[in-house]
Amino acid sequence: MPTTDLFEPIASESVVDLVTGQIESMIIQGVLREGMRLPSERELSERFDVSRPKVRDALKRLEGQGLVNVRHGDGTFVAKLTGEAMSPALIDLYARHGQAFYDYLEYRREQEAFAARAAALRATRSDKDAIEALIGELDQAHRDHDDDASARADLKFHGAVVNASHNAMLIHMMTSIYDLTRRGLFYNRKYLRAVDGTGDMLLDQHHRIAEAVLAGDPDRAEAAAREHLTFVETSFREGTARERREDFAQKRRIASSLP
Amino acid sequence: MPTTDLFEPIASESVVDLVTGQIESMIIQGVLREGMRLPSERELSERFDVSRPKVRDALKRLEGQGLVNVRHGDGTFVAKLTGEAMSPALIDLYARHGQAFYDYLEYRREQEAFAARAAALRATRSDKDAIEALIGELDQAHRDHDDDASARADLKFHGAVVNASHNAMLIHMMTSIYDLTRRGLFYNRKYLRAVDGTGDMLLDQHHRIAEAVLAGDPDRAEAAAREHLTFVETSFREGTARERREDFAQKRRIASSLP
DNA sequence: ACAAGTGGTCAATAATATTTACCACCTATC
DNA sequence: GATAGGTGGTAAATATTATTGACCACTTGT
Repeated sequence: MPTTDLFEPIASESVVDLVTGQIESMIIQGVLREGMRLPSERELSERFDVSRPKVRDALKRLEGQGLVNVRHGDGTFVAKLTGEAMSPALIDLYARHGQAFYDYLEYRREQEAFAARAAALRATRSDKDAIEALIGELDQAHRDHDDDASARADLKFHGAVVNASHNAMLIHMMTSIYDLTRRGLFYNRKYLRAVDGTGDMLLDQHHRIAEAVLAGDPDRAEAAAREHLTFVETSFREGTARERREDFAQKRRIASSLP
Repeated sequence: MPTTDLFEPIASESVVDLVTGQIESMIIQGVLREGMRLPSERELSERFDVSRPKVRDALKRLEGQGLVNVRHGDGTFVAKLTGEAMSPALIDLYARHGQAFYDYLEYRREQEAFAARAAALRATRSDKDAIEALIGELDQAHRDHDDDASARADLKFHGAVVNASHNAMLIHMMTSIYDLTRRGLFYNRKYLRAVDGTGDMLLDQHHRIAEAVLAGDPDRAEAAAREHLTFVETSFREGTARERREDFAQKRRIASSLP
């Protein structure tokens, strides 16, 4: 392997790339919300300190992505982004922004802690039956070493816990979130594998959530749910950090074996 | 405050900026070590996929920073960067790269855990007297609310623990690190304040390291040292994450108060 | 002494961005 | 309904940055 392979090709970002990137981040962060009118092109040009044609190019790109609507003679508005399920534009946006993924996990942890606590207090007999059945599915998928079945049962299990909370708003919101997760837009299972190779820890965590809900213990249920999502988040951080270290370590090894 | 203040001026990076940035990172990460010969300008140009004059401009900038030596007709070499104390070029480089700071903390945590364990086993009477005296200085600075005195006593205390390890190499290396830290190049005290407002927790941690060393308990000494540096690292992460959230929250507040 | 590598310089050209001017649409006001 | 002042839309001329290509000077190895 030649020495030059230690270096990565340079990837310059154009002015249009940078402007669209910033506006996208502001949409993700909720600073720009749907229906809001953006400042005029002339104002943005001045504030960004780039030329107006370049601001136009960026806005055209954002319009192409479905994130804004540009109206001749009127202005530029943030598009309608959410509905029963997130708009494809917003889905794509979240998927392309790494920090958004961690926001998603943090959001999920808060919602599922809320759900687990409420479920422990409110679960009906049929809710509990559904939760037990899904734990059975998780066990079976684990024994079969069936990752796809595990992933599907995982989301169904979390959905059952949310359903048992009997909070209509929470159920509604989380159904959308689980739909998106089901489409594989938000996580990469390989990171989980890096930390919990066989899935034993994940399964154990699911069991503890279920047991606490079935036992009607809100404190344990909330704690178990938080621990589970914290574990998932930590796994991802470790997974990405490890990849970065491995990349550097590999380069160091190559570099140190040079004459 | 006008709406446009929600947006940040665009800061494009030139090809030269990107090339120098990558080479700097590789020096920091130890992929490029002092004395190593870089690939030729022509090879770098090909690998980076930028023009040769631009590679030259970047190498000229790095030479100006003291990071590389360019020899006409011979090649480009990574400069001598370390000595008894790090070269000014490397100091400046570490200070300008955020991730390097966390590497510094991680490095320090490992070295000080090592030092605390060895000190607990090997501290002599005079070592222990020095450690006790410095804990006294820390206490006095805390009572006086004297941040500068606290910072100075902090480094003297850690230096005394390292000295008590009686590992010459470790002492030598950490003396350089403490010299650099003393120059204020590696941390920003305001982040510590954000998490531990009055410094009580920090003082308590110092006490626990000292007590374990004086008691000759290597396990407790190592654990206390790790906990201390983990606390410092967490404080910094929280501090920077909070600043970022505050910035976004402020922008959201401004945005939401718009008509 | 020579060849083949290296770095050093620079003019011509290409790509990207900016400046400037003008046109068309929309909305509010009179 | 007319008008003014805002908005977005288009494009040519110019400026800036980067690339291409060629050639020169230095260093090292044979």
